[in-house]
Amino acid sequence: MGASKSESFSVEQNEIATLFKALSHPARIAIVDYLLTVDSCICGDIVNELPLAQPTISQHLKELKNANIIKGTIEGTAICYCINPDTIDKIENHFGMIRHKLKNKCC
Amino acid sequence: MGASKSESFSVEQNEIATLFKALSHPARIAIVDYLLTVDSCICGDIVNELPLAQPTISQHLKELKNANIIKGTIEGTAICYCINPDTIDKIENHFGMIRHKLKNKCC
DNA sequence: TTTGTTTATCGTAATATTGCAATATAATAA
DNA sequence: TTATTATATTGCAATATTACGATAAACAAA
Repeated sequence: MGASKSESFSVEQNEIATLFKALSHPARIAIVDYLLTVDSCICGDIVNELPLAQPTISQHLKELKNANIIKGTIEGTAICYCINPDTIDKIENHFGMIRHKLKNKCC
Repeated sequence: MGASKSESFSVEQNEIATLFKALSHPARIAIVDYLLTVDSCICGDIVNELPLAQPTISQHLKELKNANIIKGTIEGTAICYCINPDTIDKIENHFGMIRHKLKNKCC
């Protein structure tokens, strides 16, 4: 095989795995890092910042956007991308749940 | 190509991406979920719990272990796997940093 | 209109991941 | 010793991801 058996798992498990997958590549972490250091941001800035070709960065941005980790608004010719705080909340809540359940554990 | 250009990014960016990658598959999320619902845990339990073959689960456990998300201690013939709270801390701290930097943002 | 600027998409090669049957290993029990 | 039990490893096929050149699309400026 090779395809992951996602239908065997719950919707919640697939959703959170999809969020983590979007963050599972150093280029996408670097994009998020960069978005956090600048006030406004356009894709071109990222192309100059990272050692990857423009189509590659566009592809990574698309994956972050599909996962709702960033959102982009059109500003004339450019696109202003920024972090979506709601999705950050969602991931933080997941860890809050883990932390809560860990409290009652031996290890 | 196809190999990710990890050498182009910082050690920190690669480290956090590796943690997220370990959590980027629904089966591994399900394993973490299951470890949080039982007090002690052995691999065989997980094989009975998830709709995947034993070698597949063993492989997923190995990836979680390599990423330090779980740790396993030998208990006779079986292995007792449990969550590593230190790694959960590490990921939570990363989101703490994101949250902190988001505070000073427009969006 | 044409030109330039910015971002997206297509096509494809290289590489990585997923899943499992078969088999191996390690420890215990008989 | 020979089972038995629990987990790991090997090998391979199917699929997914990554990266980028070429090209397209969308829009502004001249």
